[in-house]
Amino acid sequence: MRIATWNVNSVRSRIDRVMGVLQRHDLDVLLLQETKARDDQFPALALEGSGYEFVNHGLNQWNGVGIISRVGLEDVQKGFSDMPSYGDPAVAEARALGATCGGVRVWSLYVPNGRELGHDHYHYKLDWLARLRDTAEGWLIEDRQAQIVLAGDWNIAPTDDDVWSVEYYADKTHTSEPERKAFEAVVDAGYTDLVRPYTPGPGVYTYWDYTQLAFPKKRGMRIDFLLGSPAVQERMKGASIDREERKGKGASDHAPVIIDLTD
DNA sequence: ATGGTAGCATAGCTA
Repeated sequence: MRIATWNVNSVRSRIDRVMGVLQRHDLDVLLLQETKARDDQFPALALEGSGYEFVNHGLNQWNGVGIISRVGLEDVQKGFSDMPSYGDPAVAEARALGATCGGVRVWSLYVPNGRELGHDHYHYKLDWLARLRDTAEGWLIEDRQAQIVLAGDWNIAPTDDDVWSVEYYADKTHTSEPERKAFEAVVDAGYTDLVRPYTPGPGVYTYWDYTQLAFPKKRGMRIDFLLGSPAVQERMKGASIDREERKGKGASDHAPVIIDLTD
């Protein structure tokens, strides 16, 4: 069983690349972030007859998370309990979407960016991650054997190996100690990085800024992760980052990250 | 010194 996560940066503008990624990696499940589409705007037509079904959770032109699956989409859940919100409470932010696909509980997550150290959005990010940790810890307390994958754009580079320049990010979000602690707290709750053992760093990234030729200059960050519960860890066969997908005209600024599980 | 690029509510915000 193959599961991937990808910050697609608009599913409508990149639906051809989405179909290509599904095919090229023979994916069973693709977790999308920044779909930038309301549920009624998701490009359903392109998936018709493909054997894949989808669900989207998007309420405005920003953010939005989606799941595409060919092994069914059961118990779909939009958001999790007591999720902190930011800004106008009427415009809820779609940052978490869960479903059970082929017996694995998958979550497509788009962690708040944080914007600037000390910004209201930064505190929202930390609160949001703490809430996620508590919720995800609860799932494992309820069932130690649960197969759970927490995947998406975490907007955190957990170690210095995960950024092209420690100095560049010293006064920016994504590498601060509170953010790294918040990420580690999810790991400590029982969810480990499924991909890193197969793609050791330093210099292994999943995101490169669109500006200033960041990709050809190899100036990236590793911020997209699939974390797995113990039962999923036991099924791991392999993992990869599809750096090729970042190349060429019309690429997302993020690369897909893929895990391969035993059947 | 506040650009550089890309996306969508095609104007100014978010990333």
